[in-house]
Amino acid sequence: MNTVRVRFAPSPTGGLHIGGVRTALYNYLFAKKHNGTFIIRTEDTDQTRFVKGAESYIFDALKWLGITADESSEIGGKHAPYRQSERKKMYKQYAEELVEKDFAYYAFDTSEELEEMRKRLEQAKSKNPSYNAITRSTMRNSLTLPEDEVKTLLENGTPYVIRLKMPRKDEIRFQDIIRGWVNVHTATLDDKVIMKSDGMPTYHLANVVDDHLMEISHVIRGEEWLPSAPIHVFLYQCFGWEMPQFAHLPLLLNPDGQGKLSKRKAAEYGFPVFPLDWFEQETSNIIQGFKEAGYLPEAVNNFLALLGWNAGDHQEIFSMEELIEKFSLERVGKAGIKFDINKAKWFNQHYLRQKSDKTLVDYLKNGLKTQNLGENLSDEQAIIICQMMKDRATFPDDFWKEAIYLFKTPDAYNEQAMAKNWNEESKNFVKSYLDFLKNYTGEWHHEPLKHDLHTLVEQSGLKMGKVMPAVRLGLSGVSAGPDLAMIMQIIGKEESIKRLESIILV
RNA sequence: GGUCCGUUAGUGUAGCGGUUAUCACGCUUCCCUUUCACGGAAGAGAUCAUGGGUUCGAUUCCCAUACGGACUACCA
Repeated sequence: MNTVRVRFAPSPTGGLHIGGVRTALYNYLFAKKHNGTFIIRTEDTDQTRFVKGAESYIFDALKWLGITADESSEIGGKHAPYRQSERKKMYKQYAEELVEKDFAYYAFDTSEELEEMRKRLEQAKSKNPSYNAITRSTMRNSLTLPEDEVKTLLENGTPYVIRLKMPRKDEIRFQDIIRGWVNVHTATLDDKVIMKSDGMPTYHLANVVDDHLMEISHVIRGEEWLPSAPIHVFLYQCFGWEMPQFAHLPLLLNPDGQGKLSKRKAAEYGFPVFPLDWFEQETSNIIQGFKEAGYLPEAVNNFLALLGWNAGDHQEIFSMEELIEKFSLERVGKAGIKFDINKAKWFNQHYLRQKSDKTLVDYLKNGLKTQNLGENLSDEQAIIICQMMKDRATFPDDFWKEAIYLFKTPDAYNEQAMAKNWNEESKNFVKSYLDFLKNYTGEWHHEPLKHDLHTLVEQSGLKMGKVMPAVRLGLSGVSAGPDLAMIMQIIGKEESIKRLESIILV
């Protein structure tokens, strides 16, 4: 009874949302912390919303983050299958069991009839216009129809659903690990469909049956499920099954706090919501993922873990191992969390700086390849560049993006910087420096270059701040960047001279 | 509308009856640099949503109000 078994239960209806990733992460951390089992169960009972590729996308995304399942449709397990569509046959008997126990009933109402009922109730200004303990007596179901008519209807293959017979006056109480006791009156609940006319169970039934069959000990899911949790509790009671413990996670909200984190708002604020690139069939658009945007998996995990949870001290940097060690549901907050991508960037920068030179060099080289630049960049050279750029990079691409002038001659000069720093005085200095460089015979290395440049400036009687920006502009086209002598060392003598010759012509 | 859940600086948070209300991101200033970044130092920023209680004493406990969010399908 002490074994922890948790599940992440996504439905493959599109790209996995980052909020879903966090739910998966929390489940994973909780399982690992307690030496338990982490299960991924595919909830694909809605055949109309099935999206091709979505399931494998979910697995790929979670694998990228190191959130791997112990049991899933991909790797199997002792409770296979883990795809609800493949468990279809199992649910019916449970629904029938409920009908037999008088906890559920057959309903034959057509969608038109349901629509009519809804209208009628709305006109009557009903407080709770739903199919419930009161209204079911006016509908066509096995509770109102004569027994033989129900039998005939069933035998004739008339489409029907099975609805849960929610008691009229009762109270459902359960304890949520995060929220404490939650009470709901059954009068406010409706007779939920548990078996659809296509023979598939709805989420409510499938979820409870599978959680029971798969011996799930803790149900950790988003707060959007809190309102339906009483239905699930009721279902457990009807079956006479032991209930798992519940933990409803606070939701990830848009940066402006308006609603739960949405694809639309994320695009508006300029950050991803999907872990990996997602190809959206309806629009034929590729929506950029965290990975492709340059986020490191350890940064995403760390960032996500802290969205609603903290260790109680002020530690912010956690490896996956530390998260597993420290995580607890009791320390998950209750309030919704506004998504702040700035913090994610900070984590990214932190983890980027921990990378080995080799990894950094790979980032640089791969990035340059996409730009058809730096074909003959040596590893030696690449390491120097990476170390130089390391402290000013947030994303792997910054290694080449922020130092693009090291790989190609600038085709323009930053206008503002030119206006501020380019004048007769600085131009004359660049000219004299050019003469110096042309006659330079020393080692083309940043140390002597820097030394000589400094003495030259001193001899000229000019201020560093007056002339250096001009040299920098000539060399890089921009006014900010790493040490000038380093830039010259990397681009070489010939190119340095060429660039300075160009700017003089401006 | 109904039901449920929430509310500490711009954001994420600590706090678990007595604190100058913690830390981090972001922001500002200064130092370091030829510049940017890094690093270092300092700083601004919170009537702890509001109003009532309980208490010698409430950010902490209770109630109400306001505001926000979720749900309200034969979707999950």
